[in-house]
Amino acid sequence: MATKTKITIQDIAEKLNITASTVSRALNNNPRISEETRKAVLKAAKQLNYQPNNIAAALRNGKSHIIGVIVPTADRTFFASVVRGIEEIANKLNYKVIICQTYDSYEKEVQTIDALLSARVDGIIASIGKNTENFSHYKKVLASGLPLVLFDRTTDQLDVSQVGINDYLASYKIVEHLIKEGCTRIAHFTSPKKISIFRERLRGYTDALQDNGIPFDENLVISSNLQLEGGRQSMEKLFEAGELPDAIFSASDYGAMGAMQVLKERGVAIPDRVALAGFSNEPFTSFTDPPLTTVDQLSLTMGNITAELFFEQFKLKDKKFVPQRTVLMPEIIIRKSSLKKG
Amino acid sequence: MATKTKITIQDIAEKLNITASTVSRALNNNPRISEETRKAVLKAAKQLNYQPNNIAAALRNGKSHIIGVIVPTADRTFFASVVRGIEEIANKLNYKVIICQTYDSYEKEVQTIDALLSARVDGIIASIGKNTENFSHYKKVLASGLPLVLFDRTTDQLDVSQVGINDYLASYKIVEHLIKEGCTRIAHFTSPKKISIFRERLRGYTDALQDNGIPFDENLVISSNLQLEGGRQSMEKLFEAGELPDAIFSASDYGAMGAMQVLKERGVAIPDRVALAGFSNEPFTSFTDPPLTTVDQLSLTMGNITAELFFEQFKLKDKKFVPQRTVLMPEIIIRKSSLKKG
DNA sequence: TTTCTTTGTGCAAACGTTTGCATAAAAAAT
DNA sequence: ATTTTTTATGCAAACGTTTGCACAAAGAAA
Repeated sequence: MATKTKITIQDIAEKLNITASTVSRALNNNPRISEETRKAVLKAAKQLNYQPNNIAAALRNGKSHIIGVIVPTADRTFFASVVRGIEEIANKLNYKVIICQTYDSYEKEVQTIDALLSARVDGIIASIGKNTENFSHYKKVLASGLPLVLFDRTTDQLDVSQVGINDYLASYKIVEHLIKEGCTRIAHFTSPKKISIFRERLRGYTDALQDNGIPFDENLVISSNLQLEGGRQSMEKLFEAGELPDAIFSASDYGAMGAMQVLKERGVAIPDRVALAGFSNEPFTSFTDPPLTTVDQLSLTMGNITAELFFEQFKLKDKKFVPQRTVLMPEIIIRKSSLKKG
Repeated sequence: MATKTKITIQDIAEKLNITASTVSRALNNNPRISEETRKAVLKAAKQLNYQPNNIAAALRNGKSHIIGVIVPTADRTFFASVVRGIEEIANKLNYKVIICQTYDSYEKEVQTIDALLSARVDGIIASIGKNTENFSHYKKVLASGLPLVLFDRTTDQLDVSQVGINDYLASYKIVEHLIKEGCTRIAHFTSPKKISIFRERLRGYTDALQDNGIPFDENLVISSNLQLEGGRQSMEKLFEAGELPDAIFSASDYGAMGAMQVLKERGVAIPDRVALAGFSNEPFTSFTDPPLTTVDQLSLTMGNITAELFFEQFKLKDKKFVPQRTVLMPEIIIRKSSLKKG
């Protein structure tokens, strides 16, 4: 029962008194093989418990049938969900996915790309780390001719296909909604990082204010890491600064959650005294009290589209493709945390 | 600048008028190579923009330096976190990780294992799918001599190392806590699946009742898929059944959340009328209102330990190792949802 | 000086596939 | 019956490493 030694197509060939070439062709459904032989090969393969060696095939073909996916962290719902979306498509096309986490470390990102190139993945799908400002490692990927597609955390500095959501518009709509609810002093939690998504959200915020005749107050824009703790600190800063705003729009749900905690601890009514909105539709947002208004980023869809874009480009092999930018329109999810008017 | 054609160690060798063997040895820090040559090789490699081909090395060595990780789903915090724990250790040892999701489908699990075997991973770490009751695909892994370690969703039917938490004791402690809070009619949400974790949690529940002189009432044990919807349905069933219990202990946080929603919708006070406890310490549990009592599964630690166990076994190569079962003692996290006595 | 070690490198085979080219046998066309 | 086409298979090289064995050169020991 226990496989003595690894079975190869040679073993199958010997057993049937044919050659490895024939076995290979039979297994790969090459039409030049007679039905009879094919059947025999399949049968022998099963009997001998043959397990194909993709490594050997990959070496010969120059294709590993593996694609590398780089994310800052896989234990954040958004990324996990995008990854799932990517995997769905990839698996359908018989590709496997190596998932690598950078933990937002630039060095790890560089190393990861190197490792993936050495692993001879057939292409890379990535979301750029927060701290990445130099893109030469990504250029290396392009130089080696591998397809590269970015999602969510994208950049203008690379001429590649990318998929993102319209952060600007989502942000604009959230702020507009807050204004319609009667808010006039709206604070914004943002990140100091040079990622376009945060810049875009900030832009949507300022534009919405401006278009509605509300003066921009830079004291209401607070930078932090946008994690729970960052949100708490930002909120504390607002308390220290004196008069509270009547709404807070955080560029991340965790930031909003931090604010919610501090507000509750200090007995400030949400949304009556301060309305609250986040960004990302993390699963917990529907479970908070009050439930948190936020933006759904269509993560699964984003994964699907990213993968589709990737494989499209993949088919074209050579440089004949033009990088494509897909922008999804995210969905505003309005919940109690921002509904001042009942 | 653009890499004309793939650079190999042959190219480096030619450039330096030495052979590929020497280059290979130099790159692998083989002590039989002179410092001089090594330096020259390293320099030339950098100059030529050499990228090692792990596939070729893997073929030759019979080691891919990749391990397969199988989880039901990667977008559940618990699994994502375990995976991260695994990756931390693996990366440190220069291994990459292929993450595969089975979506709790038995067929997908079988296919995945086959794919990983073909990909010639150096070993597999897995958490068994909910619907898996036949383990021959895992036996295939063992037969092929690859190290296999299971975590969380384990089974007695395989003689392999496994890491889990003491579900029994955690469950026992939660129920004990509820009893101390004065609860006497405690319902339990469980799963019909044959996974040991749910059986263990049920056992902890019944034992705790018994040890405290509370009669077991089978009508208070409700089976569902333990997702949010399952929790809601189970709760509805309790309502239909007549008198409400004074506490509910769900074997999953989502199930507890479903119950919480229905209870709130029906205006039942938590915890005053019905106390509530879940299992897993999903991130949202600290954000609910009231915050949910639950069990922390030490997911990151579990990932670390699982990986360590794996590599330990890995080092031993042959069959000389004895499967090891590690049981972590999870932490009970008591929050407001179960505190009847203020 | 001769013999024995040590050091650094080369040779060639191997890992398990895939595939272009060649070819024998069978079938079809003449 | 001969030529042409089709069909099914074999041969051998290639993918890019690694490594056991051999061996020349240099140094140490005799």
